[in-house]
Amino acid sequence: MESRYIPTEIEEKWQKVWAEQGLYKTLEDAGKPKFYALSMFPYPSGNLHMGHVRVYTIVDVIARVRRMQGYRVLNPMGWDAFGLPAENAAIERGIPPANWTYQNIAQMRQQLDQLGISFDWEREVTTCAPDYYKWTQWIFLQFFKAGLAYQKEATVNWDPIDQTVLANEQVDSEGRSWRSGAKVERKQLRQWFLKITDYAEQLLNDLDKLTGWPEKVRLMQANWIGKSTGAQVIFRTESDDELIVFTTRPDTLWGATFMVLSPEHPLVEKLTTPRQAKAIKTYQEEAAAKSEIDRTAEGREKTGVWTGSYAINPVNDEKIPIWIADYVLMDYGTGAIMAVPAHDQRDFEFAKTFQLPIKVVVQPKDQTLDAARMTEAYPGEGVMVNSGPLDGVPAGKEKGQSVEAAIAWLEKNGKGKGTANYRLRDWLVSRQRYWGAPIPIVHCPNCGAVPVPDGDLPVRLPEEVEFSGRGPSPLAKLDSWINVPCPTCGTPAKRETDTMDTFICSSWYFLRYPDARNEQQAFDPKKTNDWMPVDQYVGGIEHAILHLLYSRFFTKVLRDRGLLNFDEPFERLLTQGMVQGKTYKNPRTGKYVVPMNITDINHPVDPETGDALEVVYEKMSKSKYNGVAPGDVVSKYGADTARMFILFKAPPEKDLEWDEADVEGQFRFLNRVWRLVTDFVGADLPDQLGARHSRQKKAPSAELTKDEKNLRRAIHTAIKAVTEDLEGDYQFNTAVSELMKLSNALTDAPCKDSPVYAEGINALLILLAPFAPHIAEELWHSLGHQDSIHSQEWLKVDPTALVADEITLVIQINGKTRGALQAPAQLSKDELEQLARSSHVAQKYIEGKEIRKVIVVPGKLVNFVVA
RNA sequence: GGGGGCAUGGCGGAAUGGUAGACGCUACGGACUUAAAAUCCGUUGACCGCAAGGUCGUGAGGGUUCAAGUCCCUCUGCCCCCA
Repeated sequence: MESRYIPTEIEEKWQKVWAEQGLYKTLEDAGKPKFYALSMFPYPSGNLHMGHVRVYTIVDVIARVRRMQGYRVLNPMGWDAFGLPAENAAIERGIPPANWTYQNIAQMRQQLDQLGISFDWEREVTTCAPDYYKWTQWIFLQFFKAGLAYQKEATVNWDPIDQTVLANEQVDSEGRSWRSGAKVERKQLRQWFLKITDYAEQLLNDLDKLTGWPEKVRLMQANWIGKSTGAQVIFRTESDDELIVFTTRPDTLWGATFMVLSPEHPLVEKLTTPRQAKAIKTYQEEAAAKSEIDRTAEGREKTGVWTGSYAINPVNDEKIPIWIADYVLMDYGTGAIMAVPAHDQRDFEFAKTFQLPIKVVVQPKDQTLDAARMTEAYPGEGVMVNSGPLDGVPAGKEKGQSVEAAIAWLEKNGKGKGTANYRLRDWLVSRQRYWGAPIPIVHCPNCGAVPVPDGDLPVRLPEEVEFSGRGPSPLAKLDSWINVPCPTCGTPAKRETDTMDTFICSSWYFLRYPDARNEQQAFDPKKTNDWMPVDQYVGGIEHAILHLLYSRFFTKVLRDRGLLNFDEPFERLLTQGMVQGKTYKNPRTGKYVVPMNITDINHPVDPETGDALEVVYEKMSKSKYNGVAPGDVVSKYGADTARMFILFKAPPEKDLEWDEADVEGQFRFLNRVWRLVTDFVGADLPDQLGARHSRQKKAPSAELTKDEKNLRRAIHTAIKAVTEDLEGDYQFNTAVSELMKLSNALTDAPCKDSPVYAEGINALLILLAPFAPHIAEELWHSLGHQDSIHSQEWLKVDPTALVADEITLVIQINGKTRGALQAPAQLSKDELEQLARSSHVAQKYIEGKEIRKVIVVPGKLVNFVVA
């Protein structure tokens, strides 16, 4: 048999066969252990990019290996299909969002199919399909019924020209609307929230269970949740209102010389004296226009206004003035702080700006602080002073130190209590947009917010809608859709016109795959509990915080609703790196140059200015002219080469530089495998299959020639290495290099007519199958097999084959390698030392010297320590 | 500012504390060819040497150890997250 490797011919053929045979249908066979392999589902932009190819290839290899290892594998795929781009397409091109989305899905699915990914398409989910968002709505109502979904006023980005709410990503870095260019205003609107803060503690604590997650991601989540411990302290105003503050340093209460409220604090109006009213009002208006980052950035000049009122410090009954300032945020803590300028930098700057008193309550050991002479706050250690009952206590958060003592004092005197505060805020899920899952609530003048009864779900998105991009959401303009009777009392009522944040749709999709076609339930808990948790989740690091945190939150809530029996959705997480393209950049102008316009690619010069260009790798994007289309690569080299390249070029969690020369390298490798196998088949040995099977009788190593033994060791070393690389940390790059070594060993093997050689060919194909599924299948069949290579059992290592008769013994003198020699493998430590001692190398260095010590590492080296 | 990570040939990257640079790319030399492509063989960390061989070498400096890319400390540079 003599034929050339033409990937396009074999790839389509096998993709068809596999689909017809249903090779990747999920097995529900309870006798096998389950393995749930999941890639983060994509937004259907219409175009597959290399980042997609990378994730799906990674997950595909894992899924294929697990199948061969005897697991029943669930490897599903779906679409995160709601979101802004579809609405933009509708506005710009007049295509209904649904049409645009479904067109894109069809296109991407076809591109995906070309890659030979073993998805079980029968479980496809599409978040914008009514049979999916019906259950998103149902789950929202589960939250509502649990008291975890509620409404409150919140700030939104408001475009005053288009009269519409904008998503954060529609506001540019200068705070202008992407469409109208108008300066975006901040406006208060009644919005829906999910009470994720109720789960803050669990979400934080359970991070410890996620041992299969990158440490980095766990840290990012912990920081995001941002727990700080301290105390709530009750201050009273002169008019006897309660002002509760949260502080991490209750021990410094005796040093509090003023209070600061957020400009939005509800008590501000009451506390403001007539004389201060105008200044306060102006300040509130200014603060409202500022972004949070503007307000809280460190080092920024402190601004604020006195309300004219005083509060009583609960620990010493001192009168302290109440100010408002924008650096205090309403939705962090209680929106009010006590200010201790001597020991907090921001309070210190504020006190200096407005000439407020500074009182030292912590004295460091090595110096004496004098409030009048301080130039910055002292946040360090020391001993409490001027603090009544705390005087003399060492300052700090440790056991037996001042914070603990302060909390005890507060609790004993009824002035406060120890508590924790979280940076995490409740999740704002309202979107004033069309292309999302409608929030299934009816607002009734009598009953308030009433859930749509389960039987009436889904609340469908009306399809006849006009898009202008101006004014309120298209839903809010549809009277026929909005006006409905109240489900409870029948009174004319109005539908909620907000839709849900798309993160809600993606916070539970992994629960749907085990039971994707269920029309009666979001999922059958029996099936979902069987498949979950996801054994291996793979996706981009950009989802390290929000998507993963929300999914964990949903899992815990549904568990508490009795629907799930596990705490965490994703057992192991792999965050894959970016795919970067070769980019030509003019270092002087910062502009990117189209590679096609460069005359001499080895000495790239800007065709317009003549500047020498910088060659760098950056994330692929249109504006940088550095993108490579997956389709082009597949038609030129085939999907197998693309997969091999992506897996080989870099470890999965690192960024990957797309390099055509390396792609060619992989193509060459697959060609070598092709030739290796076709030559083997062409050699026309008696009964190819027989030759293959003969190794299964396990030829005893003693009867093998030296060449055969060496080859067999190479074969089983490869089996061992590839298997190990696919467990634990996934090291596809080294796994591929092991395949290359095996291929090289076979090429160089002198014993091509031996059954061991047949065993090697067989092993190479089986090990290659998960990585390059098409060529492996084609060559497998060329050997005469009728069944699919992907249904074969994964190979087991024969430990006897790994044992070498000879080892390389390294000779070291004082830890420096001076030479090496071949030695029988079974020698004892003493024998090894004797052998080493008598070697030429050793003789040369130890002659006439005193040997102080000899270290023998069996199988490795002998180290002589000489004077 | 706080937290985390990374640093190895011309390049991507390998190395349970035990021969640094596996595997691949690039480059160079050779074979085959009328020629080229493809393929195959060889060389490819630096320096010295005809060679045998030797010296140096994993961002910089120090330490632990018989032995350090790997462990510890200090520093520099880059990247990420939070502010």
